[in-house]
Amino acid sequence: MRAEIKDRAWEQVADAGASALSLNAIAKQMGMSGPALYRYFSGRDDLITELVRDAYRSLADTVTAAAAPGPPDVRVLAAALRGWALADPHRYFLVYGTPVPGYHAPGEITGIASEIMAVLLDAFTAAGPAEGARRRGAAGSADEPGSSAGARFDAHLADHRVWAAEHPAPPAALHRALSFWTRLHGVLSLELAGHFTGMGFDPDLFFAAEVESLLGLS
Amino acid sequence: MRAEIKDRAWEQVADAGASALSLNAIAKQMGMSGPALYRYFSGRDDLITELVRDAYRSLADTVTAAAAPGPPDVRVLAAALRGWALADPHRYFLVYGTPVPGYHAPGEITGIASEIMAVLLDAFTAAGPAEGARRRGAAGSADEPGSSAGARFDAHLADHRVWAAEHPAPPAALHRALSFWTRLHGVLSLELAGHFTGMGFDPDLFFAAEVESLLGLS
DNA sequence: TGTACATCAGTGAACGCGCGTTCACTGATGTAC
DNA sequence: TGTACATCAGTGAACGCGCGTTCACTGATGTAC
Repeated sequence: MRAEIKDRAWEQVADAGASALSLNAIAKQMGMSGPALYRYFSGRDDLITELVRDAYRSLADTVTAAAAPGPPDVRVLAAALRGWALADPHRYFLVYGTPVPGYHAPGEITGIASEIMAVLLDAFTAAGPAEGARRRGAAGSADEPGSSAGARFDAHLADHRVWAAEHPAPPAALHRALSFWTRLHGVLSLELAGHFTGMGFDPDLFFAAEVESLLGLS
Repeated sequence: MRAEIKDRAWEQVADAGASALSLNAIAKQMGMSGPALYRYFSGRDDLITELVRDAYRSLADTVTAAAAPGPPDVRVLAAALRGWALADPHRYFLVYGTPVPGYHAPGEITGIASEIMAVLLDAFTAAGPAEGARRRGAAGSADEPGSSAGARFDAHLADHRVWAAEHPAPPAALHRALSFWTRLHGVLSLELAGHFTGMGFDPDLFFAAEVESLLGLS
């Protein structure tokens, strides 16, 4: 019953956006009266929070499953992320889209968010230095004048080590995880928002090219 | 007068989101009655369209100004984009955020969107091949088996050449422009949406590192 | 087998709210003679 | 200088709507004796 309500809620999110989600409309669509839903959810915010939580949970599970078997593979992780995003664009936007004003995610949700990041972090830590970095050998130290912005950021990460206790990872792995996350989000969100329409190219090929560029990343 | 209405509208967008924009609330805030606004805008949709148009126009002007003086510089373009985004996050999200369901941008707006892309395209065409590509020499042809995803995408772009007539550009330049756009959008939108909070690193340094990685892009 | 009762999902009316939008209007301003 | 008029920004009432949420209630179901 809660499940059916959530299904209808997703339909509403799909064609009117999260901010237009209405308990009365859901009830009407289910052939029930509005107040009936209060047996299952304590209110509108409760339902929305549930949707957001489920979306995060689903993404975390997807990413975890993609990272699980064998050695971590950037391409597999990327494909899993893309598949998840394309399967339900509105769910993707509920997680990574324009923040809903006034809405603050409860701690449980930020916990799942760091869980996702932890998977990426572990994957890139296990993968070791990237091809590009291996080819180039040790990168220039950030102390040298004229050091690259990438090396400077790595040094910064070493100083302000994120999740130092829970998820120790070399700065380079963290850097790669962040680039993985932001670059793929860039392609996916613009694609899903329809900003590529009318440009005539195949988003799939572009995505593949972006993923490839991540492989050589220091 | 239209200007003041739009100012108030932006304030509303800022702290309640575009979908919560209300003519009555704007009027109340200006000490007027609701219907008074109909002297200046034909309705709510008219006002929203105006806001979106202004946002696109502002971005196009910013990018054009950054590309204008001297030889095009990726770093200057990137800094201009970031500055524009940070100056007003809600404006940024109005352009690149979660699409408003049911809203279709009028032709004028998609025109400004291609204008922005054209500036990037011209800049990267004028800049010529990137450092990385120059160092590597001619990239492998897409016809070879085992060719890279990047080369394959370039070949695809050559076939499905976008804006072939209006803005002729080599596939490599188009590819770089797309990567510029999507990668920077990835960092900016996640940063502005608050997904970096709690991670403890400086988004500015990460942005700089991402920009640098664009310089060596084939 | 039959009766009394508890449980509880769902109803319908109601509250107060704010929305977009229309309509006939007021009343100040400026212009023409 | 004074009068008649046109213009037009803004008002207030009204329309119909849908929203979230509360409340007392019905009425079917299942259980206990």
